[in-house]
Amino acid sequence: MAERISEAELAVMEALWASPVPLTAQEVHDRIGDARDWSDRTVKTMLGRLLAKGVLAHEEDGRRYLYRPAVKRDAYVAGESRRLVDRLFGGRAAPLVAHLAEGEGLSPQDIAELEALLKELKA
Amino acid sequence: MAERISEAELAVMEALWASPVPLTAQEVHDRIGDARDWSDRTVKTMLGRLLAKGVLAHEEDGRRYLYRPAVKRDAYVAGESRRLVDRLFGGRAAPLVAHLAEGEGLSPQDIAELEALLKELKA
DNA sequence: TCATTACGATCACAACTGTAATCGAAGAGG
DNA sequence: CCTCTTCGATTACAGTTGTGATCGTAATGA
Repeated sequence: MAERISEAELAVMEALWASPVPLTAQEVHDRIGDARDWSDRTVKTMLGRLLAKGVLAHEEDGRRYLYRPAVKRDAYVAGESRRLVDRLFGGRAAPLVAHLAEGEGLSPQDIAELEALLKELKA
Repeated sequence: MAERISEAELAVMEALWASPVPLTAQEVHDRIGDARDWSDRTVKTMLGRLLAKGVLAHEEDGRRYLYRPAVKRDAYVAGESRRLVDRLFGGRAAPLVAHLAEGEGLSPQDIAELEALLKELKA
């Protein structure tokens, strides 16, 4: 498990995560349309690879497939976040936030949300 | 600029970032020794690629090279952090921290540090 | 029924990665 | 001087990624 999802593949996963129902390859292609200028073949390739990696599932719908995520977005995102924190910050989150802050990366809204979050964590 | 550094290459960069003086390929190999079981050839390859990417600089020391980072660790780390936050959290940091918190990823120390950090940011 | 279309499956191909081995020149040792 | 070692440079080679094209087959429309 825990096969890595590449950057391009992520676009496909996002389309599927965003849909409450399984999608055909066509539909995935349509929904990605804006973000990436991909041919439908490229999307098919991505779908095939993601299936092979086991992060997608498919059910047959006549002669087509309907694709659906086999891993939750939350799990993926949590894993990636942890990887980054482990690789670059010795596993500790505070320095990450500090870095984001330095680079103008934190909006006042972010700061407010973080405060609320911390309050909750301490409770 | 801003060439991407691969995971394996990062080990080499860390060795150089950790040294106050430029290092020979041999020395880099020695310092990595623990973490990765690499042949000296492999380390040379990494050094060559990092040079080509422009993230390392070298000066000649007789017949050898002394290698030294050409980008600051801080800059690299900030860039990678931003990439992650952009890709997975729509550019906002708060959800990242929330995810880390969910996965038991935040120690009490982390939380304390974050609080201190936020206090400073508001000042 | 026959050509066209719509699918999934398979193949293509260059760039990047991980992990080295080989080559040619410069020093070091005898 | 000649050989052995040491460097950097070049080459290797399989796996992944980004981007598609081709193939075979099943459905569809004329």
